[in-house]
Amino acid sequence: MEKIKTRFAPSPTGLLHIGGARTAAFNWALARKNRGVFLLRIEDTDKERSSLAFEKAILEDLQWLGLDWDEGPYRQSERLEVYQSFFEVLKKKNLVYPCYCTPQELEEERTEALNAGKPPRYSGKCFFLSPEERRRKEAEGYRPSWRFRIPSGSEISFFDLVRGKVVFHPASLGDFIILKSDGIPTYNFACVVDDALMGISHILRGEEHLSNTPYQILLYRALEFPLPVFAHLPIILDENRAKLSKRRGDISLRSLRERGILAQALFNYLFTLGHSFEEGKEVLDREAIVASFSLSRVGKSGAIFDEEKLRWMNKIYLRKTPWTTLRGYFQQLQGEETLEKLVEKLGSERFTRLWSLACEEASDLRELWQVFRGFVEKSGKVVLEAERLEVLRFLRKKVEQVPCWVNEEEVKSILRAWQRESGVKPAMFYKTLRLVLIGREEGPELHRLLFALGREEFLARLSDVAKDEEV
RNA sequence: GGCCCAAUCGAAUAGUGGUUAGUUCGGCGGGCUCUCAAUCCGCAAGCCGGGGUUCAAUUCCCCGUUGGGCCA
Repeated sequence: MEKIKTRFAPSPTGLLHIGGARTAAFNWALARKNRGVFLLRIEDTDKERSSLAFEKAILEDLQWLGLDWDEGPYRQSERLEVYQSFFEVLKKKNLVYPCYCTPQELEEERTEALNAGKPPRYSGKCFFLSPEERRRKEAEGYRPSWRFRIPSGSEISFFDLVRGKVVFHPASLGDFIILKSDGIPTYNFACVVDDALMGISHILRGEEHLSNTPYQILLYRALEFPLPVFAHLPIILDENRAKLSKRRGDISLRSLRERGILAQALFNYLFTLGHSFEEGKEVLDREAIVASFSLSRVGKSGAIFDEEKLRWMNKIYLRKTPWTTLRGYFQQLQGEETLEKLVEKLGSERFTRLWSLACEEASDLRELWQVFRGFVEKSGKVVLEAERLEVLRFLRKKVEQVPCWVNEEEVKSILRAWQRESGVKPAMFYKTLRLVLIGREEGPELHRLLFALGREEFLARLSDVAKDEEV
């Protein structure tokens, strides 16, 4: 089989979101699975809306997700002369013509057509301009845009690897602009030239590009480029079934990451949108995902991004990510300093025990941090009513008698013995203890918490609260 | 408006010309627990509608409906 080459070609007009990331991930996976090449291209011909800051952010987000590219990033803005030269080819072949219509005129035509109940397609009127008329327009100072003339003729069809055969009729297509009046190529033109020149074999992209494909195929033919394989991925919608918008910050990778989602979890989750693995398997590591990825397992219908499910998956990954790796994430999230100080203060053994307790409770990095701090820091003033004060007094007396403990099991039996001896109901007894320790009634199992904290810390917290309560 | 695409529990999906239509998230109910979480067990919940084709349609075909995309 020919070498597979895929690409991701974002335009830097906003932050990378779930949809773009999914497209990138699928392209990446297809390349990796087939030992092919994954290429990155920045489609920044729209000077108004593109920015270097977005470009940088997108590259960072891709790296964060672990989507490494083998080639690029190329920038379309740096390849304008390439497009120009292929434009000359089309011009020589007489396949394009100048269009002097102003945006206003086009807009009028458009609304007119719409009002008349007709499709708002370009009429092609500039095609019929005589050489004199063109000269006059030029003399008047009009800079033309250039349109590709749709050839009349047979249907344009292609075999989409996801959708099967897709057919368009030339009559339903309008002459489309390939070069704007400022000499900048349009999306369809630049995209075709680049994909062909860069040797892209498989074009995986969102289904919103399906309708662009016939125009592009026309260009492939006109320029005598070999046709790549197309595969249009089902669209991803938000919870209201609306198209994901770059204006929505909360579905950007940036935001997900800031909210404590792990790259591994998101990466995995992306492959459950529009793609499925063997029955019952959803949580797979990177290697397994690459190995099992297949275009034949890509679905056709749109999918809704379900953050709840992402968070569920994130929790799974949080639990299996070793602490040393998590430490790295925290460095990025809020600077390592605080964390290092805590390790020092607690000692690494105690730190690790408490940390893993927190890991079991949290479903994202942010929560993990909160929960962990809750374990470590002195909680605010706890108010205890009479019955709880009794428990507190009892505990203080008892713990004096226990010199040390060596494991969770031992703590468990000590606790049980105390509870029985105290005569206080289990719920009251244990919840009071937890209140004293971490300032809340629910949380990890007490014997684990107590063991992780250590006897000394237990004593310290008891007396802290006792002092507050003036017991 | 034209063209194109899609349609299975609330969500993601599997699957099939004859199945008790499977799985995961979520929901609900229970077990375990002092509690939350985790975990285990169980329950509810779905083939968009109408016509064909066929002995038989959720599955194939057509139409409609709905959603989406492009024409910007």
